[in-house]
Amino acid sequence: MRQVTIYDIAKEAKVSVATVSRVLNDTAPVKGATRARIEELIQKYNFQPNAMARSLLKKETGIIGVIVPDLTNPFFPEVFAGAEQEAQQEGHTFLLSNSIGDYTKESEYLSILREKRVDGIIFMGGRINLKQCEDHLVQELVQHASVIPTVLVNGGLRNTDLIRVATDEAAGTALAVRHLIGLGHKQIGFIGGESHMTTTSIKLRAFRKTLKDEGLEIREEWLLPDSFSIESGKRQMLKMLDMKERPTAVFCVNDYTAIGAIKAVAEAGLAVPDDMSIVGFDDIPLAHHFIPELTTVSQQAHELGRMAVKVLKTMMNKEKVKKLTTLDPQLIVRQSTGAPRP
Amino acid sequence: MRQVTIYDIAKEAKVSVATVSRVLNDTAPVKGATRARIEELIQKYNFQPNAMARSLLKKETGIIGVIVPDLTNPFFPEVFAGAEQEAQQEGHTFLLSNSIGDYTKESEYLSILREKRVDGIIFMGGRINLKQCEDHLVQELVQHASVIPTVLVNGGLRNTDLIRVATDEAAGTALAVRHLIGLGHKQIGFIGGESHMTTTSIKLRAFRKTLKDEGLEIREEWLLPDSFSIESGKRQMLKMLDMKERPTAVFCVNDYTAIGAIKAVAEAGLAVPDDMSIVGFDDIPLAHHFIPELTTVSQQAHELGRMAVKVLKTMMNKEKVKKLTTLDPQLIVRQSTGAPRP
DNA sequence: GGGTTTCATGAAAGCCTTTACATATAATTC
DNA sequence: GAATTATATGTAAAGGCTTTCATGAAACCC
Repeated sequence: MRQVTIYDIAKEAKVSVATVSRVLNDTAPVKGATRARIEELIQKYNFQPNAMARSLLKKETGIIGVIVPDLTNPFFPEVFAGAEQEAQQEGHTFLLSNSIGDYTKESEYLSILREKRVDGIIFMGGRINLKQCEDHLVQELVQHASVIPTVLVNGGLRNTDLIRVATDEAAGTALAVRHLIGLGHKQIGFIGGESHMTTTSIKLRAFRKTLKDEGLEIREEWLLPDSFSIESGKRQMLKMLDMKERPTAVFCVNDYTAIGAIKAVAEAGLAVPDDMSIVGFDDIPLAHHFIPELTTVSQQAHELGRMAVKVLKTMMNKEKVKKLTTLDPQLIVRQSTGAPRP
Repeated sequence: MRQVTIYDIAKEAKVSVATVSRVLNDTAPVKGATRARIEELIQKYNFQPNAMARSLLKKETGIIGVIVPDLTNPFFPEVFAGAEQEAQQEGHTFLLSNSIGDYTKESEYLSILREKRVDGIIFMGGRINLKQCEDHLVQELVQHASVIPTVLVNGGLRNTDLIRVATDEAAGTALAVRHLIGLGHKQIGFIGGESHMTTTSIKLRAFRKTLKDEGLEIREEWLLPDSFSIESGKRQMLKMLDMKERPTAVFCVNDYTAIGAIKAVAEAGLAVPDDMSIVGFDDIPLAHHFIPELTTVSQQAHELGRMAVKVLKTMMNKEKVKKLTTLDPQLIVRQSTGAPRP
């Protein structure tokens, strides 16, 4: 059975479609009696205007496209929730896709978003070093961005000037590393992160810089990027524990890898933080429920999401926006870090 | 600057729009030279057909609407990922919303989905006992479902015969409780879950039944529903630890509450599982990385998502589907359960 | 009471595709 | 070579809504 249209309503109410449209959108005065008659019919048939027809005309869909690398990492749902909250008022809705770091998928999805004429795009977590990626995805993204307002969340792409909202990850990294140094650590390792991701390279660079600034030695063999999963944290910590000389503390690119690292230490019969201090990044909800509670750097995920939408909204209104909006990270000291054994 | 349309392409290629449409959709033969000319222009202008115009005509959008109660609970992203994987081939895309258990929001969102003419709806986690909810949301959902293929994931709604895909949560609960009993526990508590949610009432009922079947006493004061958060697990376990007579094991409605419960036990200076055995539900990725590793019941979240989409697809093809597709839960014994102290 | 506003409504165009039908051309048949 | 069939393309309607412009009726002014 066909869905009822504005025509059906108009016909039965013995008015023109224009009038029905007017009561639907409250866009011009309609006489009380007429309005009542129409509203009743709308009720009766449970009529809902076809958003596509409307969008076709108005050139706006009320949809924001979101691309996240991995929804399975609790950081992203948190950002998403923030975005959703901010978008709520305007009645915006989200088309969500998990790219799982697959750049073909990202690219395809970007196409779909464009076909669907979304009002804006939020793109989280950018790649950087992969050559094929640079050539392709970036170009594509930039091209799309020229048509659809786009904001990059955490992770710039080289040689582009896309609008960005980001935590100052370098500052956050420095915060964490300085915290370790402050506790007396002199031998500090780095774990996790795919090396072609922007977030990893930013953190790694900041890590090196902080160590250098503080006059500490950088041991290349203690720099162990991998991926963002718990498993990778575990794997790399295991590797580290196997070394004959090992650090007394590690910085992990995110909380998931930190948890993995802690797990590895625990399984080896060692103690966190006594034998190994571990600091994470993100402050996912679990961080302060893990045992031991995780020292970490908060990115204010929720706020990040809100801000992304806020920026997007001003772009959609064709107002001017800053190229980069930065959120300040915060060090949250809990139980997974402490002074090294003397 | 206006987006380029099929007209612009047709004009510049000196053909009719029909021909352009034909090369776009490969729906009828087009002469090589013409096709080449058109394709070149498409390339040149980076033309992308307007999905709305198309959908308006074809009456399908390629969009599946998803409503989850809380994306922040790792179980749901997992289900979502499964759904996404299954939907991939057909190029379906997801409009996602977090309802946060707010039934007004669910209801509004349902409306939006309908306006947007999504091809199908996946609704996760149903309410049950709330009176206002019954009266309203359910009615609405049923009404929508008569127009748009809808599948309920884990959680029926009373008095409806909506199509469902669900883990056999009762069986899962029994599995877990029997496991505890098998270890020698005779005093078993129940923690977590909002009592008006279907999932809670199913589990609670199965919990009672299993205890009864095994000839154990049901102590009402050890039945502590609350919510699904880590905090609620912690809170209720704290309460339990304060009782002068307390159980030796608890069943938690999900892994998040189980983690909270473990945390509470640990902070009280007691040991899991020696002083308290704890079993969770869901088997979120973290379950086997938590310390101690969590004994839990796997719902095969990923599979659940896939199945939901699979069922939805057959509904969209207007084929017949079973009213209820059940997935079998699996008990996964890890470290958080053990024999009670003698 | 004639002229000017205001209010309520209708007619029709436009948004961008797809597709049924029609037409023109080319290829095939006997 | 006339008749048939296949191939390539065009014309125009349809899909469901919003909105501009026009019109008729009612209210106001002096």
